[in-house]
Amino acid sequence: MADAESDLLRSSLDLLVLKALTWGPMHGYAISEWIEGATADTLLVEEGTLYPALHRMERHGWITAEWGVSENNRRAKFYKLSTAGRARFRAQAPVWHRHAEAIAVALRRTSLEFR
Amino acid sequence: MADAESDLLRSSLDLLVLKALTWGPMHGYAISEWIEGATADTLLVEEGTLYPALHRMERHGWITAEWGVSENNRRAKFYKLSTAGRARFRAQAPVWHRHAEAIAVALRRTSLEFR
DNA sequence: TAGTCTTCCCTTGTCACACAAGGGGTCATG
DNA sequence: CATGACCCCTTGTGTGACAAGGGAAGACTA
Repeated sequence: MADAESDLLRSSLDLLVLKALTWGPMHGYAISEWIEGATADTLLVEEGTLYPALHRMERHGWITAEWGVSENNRRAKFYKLSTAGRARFRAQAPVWHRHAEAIAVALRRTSLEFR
Repeated sequence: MADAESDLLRSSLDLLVLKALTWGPMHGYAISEWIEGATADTLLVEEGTLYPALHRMERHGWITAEWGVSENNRRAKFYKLSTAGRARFRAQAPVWHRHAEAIAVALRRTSLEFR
């Protein structure tokens, strides 16, 4: 069954990752924490969803990866926004907002539902 | 590549169909036109997406189908909201709004992106 | 020092579903 | 009687979220 949470994630995960990286380079674990925090725990990103997404985005050339050491002194792969990724974000974010708004308006239209 | 339009559709098609049917029984073709109109042509629903979705929702018991004759004197299958479907809509619509809002807020957070 | 927790990375298998691209039938209109 | 609008459907293909695994290494605790 289509679940509102997982499917909304599907529509916006790439955008959220790109947004996270506009704050600077981040490793995967931190990105998932940022998303949870920024959405007030509304969206939880599974690792089995996030890591493949990062690899996908790297293949698309939107982000670049580099191994480094985390704040907790652990081996971590840091992702950084590429020029293409920044462009992608700037192009797609308004599209997302526009579509989400259109859906929101359609869903709010007054009808017989409350009769 | 993940496309903002198709993926936002994925997150909200069921909800939009349920919403359409709160206006009264409708056949598939009319539902797709309603969605296009209600979203100002922002979302276009392919027939290969809509009809399977209707069958799926029927299986879930959210809508019921009945053959009839359309306004244009053509054979058409009219879908009607069931009690379960109405409940589903009332439960899921707020969830959708809350999650969409959380994502919107996260995406709008001011960061280094404009440096 | 052994055990456990936390942090960090990854993959495989499964299922759902949007879409493209097809097909078909009927009614109205010129 | 041909064309277009209306209305229904399916199959094949690809993508992607998720569950459920696995692993390694630093940090803390008893």
